[in-house]
Amino acid sequence: MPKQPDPARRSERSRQAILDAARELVSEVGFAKLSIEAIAARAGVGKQTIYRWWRSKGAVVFDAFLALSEGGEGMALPDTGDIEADLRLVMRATVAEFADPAFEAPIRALNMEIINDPDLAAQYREKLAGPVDEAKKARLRSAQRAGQIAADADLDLALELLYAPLYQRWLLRTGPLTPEYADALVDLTLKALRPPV
Amino acid sequence: MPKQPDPARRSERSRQAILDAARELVSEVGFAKLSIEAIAARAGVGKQTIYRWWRSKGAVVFDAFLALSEGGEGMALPDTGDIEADLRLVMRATVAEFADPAFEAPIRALNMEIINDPDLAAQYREKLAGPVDEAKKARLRSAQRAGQIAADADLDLALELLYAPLYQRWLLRTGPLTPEYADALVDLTLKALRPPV
Amino acid sequence: MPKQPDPARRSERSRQAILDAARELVSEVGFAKLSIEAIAARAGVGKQTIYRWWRSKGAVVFDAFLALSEGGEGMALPDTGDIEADLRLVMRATVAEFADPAFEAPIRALNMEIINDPDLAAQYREKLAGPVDEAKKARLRSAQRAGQIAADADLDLALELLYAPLYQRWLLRTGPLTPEYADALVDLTLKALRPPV
Amino acid sequence: MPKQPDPARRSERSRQAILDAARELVSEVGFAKLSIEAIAARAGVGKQTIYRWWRSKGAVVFDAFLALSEGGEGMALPDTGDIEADLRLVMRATVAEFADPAFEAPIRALNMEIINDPDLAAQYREKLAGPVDEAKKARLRSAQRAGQIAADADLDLALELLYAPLYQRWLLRTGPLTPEYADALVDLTLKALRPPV
DNA sequence: AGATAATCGAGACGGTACGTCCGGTCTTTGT
DNA sequence: ACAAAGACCGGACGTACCGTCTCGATTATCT
Repeated sequence: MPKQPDPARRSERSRQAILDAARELVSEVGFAKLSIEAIAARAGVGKQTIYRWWRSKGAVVFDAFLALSEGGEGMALPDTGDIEADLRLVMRATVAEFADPAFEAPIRALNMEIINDPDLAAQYREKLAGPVDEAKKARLRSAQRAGQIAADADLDLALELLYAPLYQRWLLRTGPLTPEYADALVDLTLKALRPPV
Repeated sequence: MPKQPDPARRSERSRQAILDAARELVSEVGFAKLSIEAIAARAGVGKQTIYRWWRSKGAVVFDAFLALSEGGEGMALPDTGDIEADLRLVMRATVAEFADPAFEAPIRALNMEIINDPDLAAQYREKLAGPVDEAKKARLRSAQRAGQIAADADLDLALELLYAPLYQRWLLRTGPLTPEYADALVDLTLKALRPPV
Repeated sequence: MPKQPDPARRSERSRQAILDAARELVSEVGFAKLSIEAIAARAGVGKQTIYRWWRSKGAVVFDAFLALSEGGEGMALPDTGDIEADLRLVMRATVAEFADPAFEAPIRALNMEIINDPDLAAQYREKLAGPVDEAKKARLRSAQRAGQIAADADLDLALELLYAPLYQRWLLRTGPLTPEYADALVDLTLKALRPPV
Repeated sequence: MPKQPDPARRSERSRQAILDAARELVSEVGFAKLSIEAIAARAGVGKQTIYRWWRSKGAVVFDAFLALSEGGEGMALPDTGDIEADLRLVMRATVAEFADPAFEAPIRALNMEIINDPDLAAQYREKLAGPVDEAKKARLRSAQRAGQIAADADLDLALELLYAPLYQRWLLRTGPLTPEYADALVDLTLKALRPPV
């Protein structure tokens, strides 16, 4: 029986130091050149302490950014009654976030991990993307009730229509991320979801 | 002066052996576990010969698949006059291609490279995606002329609306890729692009 | 701070395996064709473990033979009272040792290292040559007390006179090493050192 | 039949450039770190041109210094009638030569080659050491005729007695090379060779 | 309070792969 | 026809990290 480590005895000080070091190093050298040895050295921690609590380099980095973003549980999107205005606001904010060069390296690192590791992807969906998507769908449902969106629209698909183009542009660097682009996406998506006349 | 190798003296036999070995190994062990040493050994080639002509492991893999797909220059999409039917056909084919487990590993490897290396991304766009996108846009323009799509529609954006959701689903494994999904995407996109009444 | 390895944690098992492998390989392929990779492979050891504890290939080989020869500390030459007979005995033994083809390769390897690396040379003098030379000089001093050798003779020089010709012949292969040669050297040297009448 | 190169077609310009480059590089980086690639590059010559005419790196270096020292054929040592004074002069000159730091690297390189390659050693003896030794022995023979040295002395051994200690000290760096040391060697050797009373 | 036990920092270990250098051979190009 | 240039295969270099494995030296609970 491969003895499991006892979470009760875990050193919080070490955990924090490791996550901090991971965040710093991802920003400094990028995810590909990040090594567990470097994290351990920077954190002043034995390598075993990392291997004891995380499965892989990716899991550490993932946790590092998960810890940052935690607390989006009960989030809600603005609901002024005007779905187009509300979505523009949200999409423009998203575009701005992605365009911020300070987040470039870490977000890209996080995405590489999610893309390559289905387990992490599941965890990501559950802990981070899930709640946020729920909030977004809640707003769309509200618009459905208001008759601004077709009652039978597939809201998951609707979210993909809104966000996937943005995500793809950022990931593949195929074009600029501007407020106008955000507006155009909202515009097209709402046209696609408009209830039948 | 770091002295560039002379392309005229390049050994075509070695080039082919390397690209073949790279393709085989990506399929066998995946991109992450692929090593230049292994490629050189499989190809019966000195490591230096790889380093002489490629900047990185990614560049080799990229070239390996680029070589495979070359020749899609003069491609054209079907044009029956019915844009919806034509797009469904194409999108269903794309969905099927992505869902094919045999292509999973290499396409994913290629994508990781493109995502991480802007230079390769540019090369990819120019050599592979560009011509294909042009063909797709040609078909959409034909639909514009036929009045099936708004005359002022941004065709690049239209392509993103069609393909980005599919790409995202596949990349992040957030949902199944089915013919119905392809149809739904075509449906929504055409609604978004429909000319004003 | 280049961080020194901690000798307390050193693996004795690995150390022995490395020295054994080095000895074997020097005999098999000679010093020039000896590689650290081969030593590591033969010893079942990581290359780093060699680089951690030795500065160079030469240092390993040197240690390998140092370890063999250790324990000549309290050695003493025969002292029958007849310096000529005693020296002939010792010199004939030395000649025989050098002429032994089994020792050719390793001794030559050791010598090349000493010739090329002043640090190793110092270590060699301190650990191996020094004690032996002391024993030889002790015997010569005894002969001085007995009036067989000039009281003011420079004993270091005397040792050179005895051994350097032998060493040179062996090193440069300029002539055969025979018992008669040993005798002749003893004869000449004693003539050179004879006390004034 | 492995076609032999035709010496008649040999490029004298290339030969000189290679030997010059070899000499320079031995002085700059030492023999161990000297590479044929570097010689070829420095000489502005293809590697093949070196491999065509020399067996090994050592052979090139050897030739380089052979070419320098050539012309000692008809040399003769001074003969004032006083063997001790003449030998002191010669030995002091030899000591000075060995002590010159400018010759350290190349002479050492040459010696390593001779020690390791019996073929080169034979060539060295024939072309360089032989004539010089003959001259030295001629002077000793003259001393024999003058009754300063035993008539039955083995002159080869005598040369070894004179030069081997000096050579050993220099090679193994076991002591300083001073004029006094030269004198002491001459003194002892002559004592050893003195004719019987 | 002392004993017990797991985690901790540290870092040596057997390995794999890196990217570079060079050895010696083979091929192309220019003169 | 040669020789310069240099690409080629191969092997070793010395380094960086991998993930595992001891080591004492702290903790941190449980007698």
